[in-house]
Amino acid sequence: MELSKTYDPKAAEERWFQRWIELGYFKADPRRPGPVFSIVIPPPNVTGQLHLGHALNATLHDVIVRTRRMQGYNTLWLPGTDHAGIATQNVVERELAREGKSRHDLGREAFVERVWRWRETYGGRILHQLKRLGASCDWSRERFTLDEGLSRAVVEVFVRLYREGLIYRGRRLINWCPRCETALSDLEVDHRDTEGRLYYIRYPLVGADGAVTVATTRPETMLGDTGVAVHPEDPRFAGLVGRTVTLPLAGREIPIIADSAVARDFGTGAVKITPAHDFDDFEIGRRHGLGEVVVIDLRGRMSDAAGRYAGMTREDCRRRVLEDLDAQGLLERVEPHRHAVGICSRCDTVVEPALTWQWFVRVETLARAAMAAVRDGRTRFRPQFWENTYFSWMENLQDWCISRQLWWGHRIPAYWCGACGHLMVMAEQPERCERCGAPQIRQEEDVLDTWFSSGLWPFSTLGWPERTADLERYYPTSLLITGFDIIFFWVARMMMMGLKCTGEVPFREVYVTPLVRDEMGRKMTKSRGNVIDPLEIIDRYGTDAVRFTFAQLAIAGRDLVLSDDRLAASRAFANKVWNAARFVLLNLKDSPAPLAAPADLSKLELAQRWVLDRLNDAVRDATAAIDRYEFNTAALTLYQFIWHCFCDWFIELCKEPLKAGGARAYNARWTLTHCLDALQRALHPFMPFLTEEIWQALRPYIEEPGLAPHLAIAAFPKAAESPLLSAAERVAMSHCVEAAEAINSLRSLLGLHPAAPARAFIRQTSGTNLAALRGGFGAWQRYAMTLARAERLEIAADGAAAPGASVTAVLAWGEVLVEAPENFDFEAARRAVQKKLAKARGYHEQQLGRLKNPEFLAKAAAETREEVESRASQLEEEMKLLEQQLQLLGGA
RNA sequence: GGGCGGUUAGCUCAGCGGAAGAGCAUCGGCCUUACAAGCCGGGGGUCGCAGGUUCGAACCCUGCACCGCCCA
Repeated sequence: MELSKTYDPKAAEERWFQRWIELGYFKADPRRPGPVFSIVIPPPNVTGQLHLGHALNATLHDVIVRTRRMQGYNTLWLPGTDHAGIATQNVVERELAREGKSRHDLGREAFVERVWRWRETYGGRILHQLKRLGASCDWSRERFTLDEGLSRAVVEVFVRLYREGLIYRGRRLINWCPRCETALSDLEVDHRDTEGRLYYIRYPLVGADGAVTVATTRPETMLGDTGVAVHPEDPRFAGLVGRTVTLPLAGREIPIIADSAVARDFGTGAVKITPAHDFDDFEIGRRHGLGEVVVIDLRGRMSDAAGRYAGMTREDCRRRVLEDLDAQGLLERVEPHRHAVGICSRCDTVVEPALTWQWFVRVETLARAAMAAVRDGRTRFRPQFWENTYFSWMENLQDWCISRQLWWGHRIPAYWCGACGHLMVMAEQPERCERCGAPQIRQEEDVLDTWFSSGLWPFSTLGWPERTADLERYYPTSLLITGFDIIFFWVARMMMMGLKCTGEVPFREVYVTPLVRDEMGRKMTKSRGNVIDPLEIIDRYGTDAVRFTFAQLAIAGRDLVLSDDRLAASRAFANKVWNAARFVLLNLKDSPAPLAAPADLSKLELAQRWVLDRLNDAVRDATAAIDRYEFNTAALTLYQFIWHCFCDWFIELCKEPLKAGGARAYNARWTLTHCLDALQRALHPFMPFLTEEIWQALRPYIEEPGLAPHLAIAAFPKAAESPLLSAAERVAMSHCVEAAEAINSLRSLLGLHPAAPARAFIRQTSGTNLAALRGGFGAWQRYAMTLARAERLEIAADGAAAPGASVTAVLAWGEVLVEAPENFDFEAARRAVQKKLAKARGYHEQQLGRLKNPEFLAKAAAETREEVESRASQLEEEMKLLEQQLQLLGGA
């Protein structure tokens, strides 16, 4: 099979993904033997579109999953989406709004029906996008948090936790989005720094002249004030605690209380207390038994309790309150003030603390268990420093508000008796009240936070609470890969739920991915408009190039900056691999297939054994790096070997034996085939399409019993134990490479045209063992000549005169000379030598300094000392030769 | 305010106790029949600043500055 001149990603991508799926390569089977590697995808939001974060995430998943699969693990990668309560409901509500309708027009049942229809149509989008990345999930196991099985798990957990007292219902202050009209958890509130104002308002003292001035950013809430608080040790207010003030506009009398939570340096040191509309005030209010007056309703309008302001929006009310205060001379002053405002992460509306009945999870014991699991290493974070983030969040956890006033989601399995008001929490709707027997039963209207069901994902997707074969085999999962922003949402909640429900951690390791930034180093956000669509770069560079770029840039613990340069470099690399394959295949055209391995690999010629040796190193290093999740190191190792060893040196070195024919050509072909095969396998997890495409063409020539039909399930290469090269041969090969490089450098200095042959000589330096040099030389002379396009390369005896006019390079083990053409201007050569000499002198100086230091001699390791000594003498030799040259060149 | 990262070549980043590295960009020479998405060669860095530990520091410690993020 012949390959086209450049790699065409599109063709390969379309060809192979479908085949892999059809052949069931990614399907997990718990009955299969082997060690397990299991991973569940952090389910993307069903309304989501693939962004670079997902793409990075999926790439890293796929690298590790494909590697493990090829290594023979029983591998499961389970995909799916979550139902994203608020986000999805919002999407469909917007759709309805365009039709001039609201969800209330449809009613709950019809609306939910409609959301399901939306999900059928668009819900698979992000998963299709993942497929374009080549994600080797077991797509037959795709799950959705609202699936029947997962919903059963949700009910089961809810009922269990309720019965254990870990879920309770309470009237508490929670974050409320007046636009979504639902409660939010703390994590669904973003904080945005806002230029606001600080208003100083005078509250007149009762029964005396004077007033207490309080400072507030939200004057409209004063209508709900039930107290004024000062710090107990604040001397400015010492005499006032226990007295009362008149609340302006409302006319109520409210007490002045002392509480150490008051910040003395904020405003005047006296603050108004509005327990029903501020979290801190809520706590203070409860401590001091202050009343809770609700003045803002759930749609963000002033309530009846706001008196003549009732019905106004929050904003209008603020204006009116300020005008009225000002008119009464109670508005002392206004200052600019920067402060954080809570906004709904889904719709950007300013959230309102609201006093409502909600359901909560009591997290204290759950969090303790989840922290213990990380502390004792049952689950490990990589990089480890993320554990700090995890712990600090866990330690400050408030009870988790899990009820949402939405229609889309898992409806809370709580039932009220219409007759006696009795509350029943149970898996199935009861026919009659368990207390009074009345048949009027009403289910709780609220649904659960999406994360409640997501928290069960690692085991609910495997069939829990049933003890299924999947659960037995694949749980706990091996690894979770996710962004740091998900540590709270997911990792923490899955840890708590996993431990509570199964008694085991949900995953043994957590790899925290870097955050993807744009070329300016900025976080990508929709509002900034700097979001890059992964599918667009896939179209431009090919999936494999995009994946390889991600892998290369995925340095744990650091941000990842994506740039066109990097992508282009990866595309060039893909093309390089492609062309290396073309070279090999071109030379296999007339070969037997398969190509039997030479009976004795130790009989292969030097370059062949050398490349196999280096291949071995590369495979071992790359595999070890993947095991440590150092994707960048693994990718770089393969890149360096393929480009700068296999292509730059070995392919070049094969050209001569290939031309020579016979056994030398056969061995070259076999070695090329073997390397290419191993490289496709090692590279496959990073670049699945390119490698499969190449490997299919190469496959007929590969000799392996029971060879896999596709690379996707072929065996991952294993590094061999026994070296194929002796130490002396390793040295000889490095001589070869260094000599060739030196000649090429001199060619360039001499301005020799690439096609012009060079005449070169090697002169031993005094420290070199001539016999050893000569012994190795025979094996590599021809190689160096090929690599340096030399028509002549000989070893001259020590001290032999340079043959004619020549330029010289000094190496650690010898001197390389290349004949200069007639009329060559030696000025450039002189400058080059002078520069080298200066550099050598500098280094020599350094070494000498160390050797003259008695403390160095006394304390440094013997090994280090010897190294420095030999380096110094080498440098001396080098300097001597360079000085000689300079003299010859007349530039001394 | 508390915490966590970062500061190394023009750019993006590796390296994290014994002569400063990669990719891209740049400069010079090449269409040498796998590859111009390429080949050969070259230039370019007091490794943020100041102290300290060490025979020896880009690397360890302390402080500072600046950038970014998280939490409040």
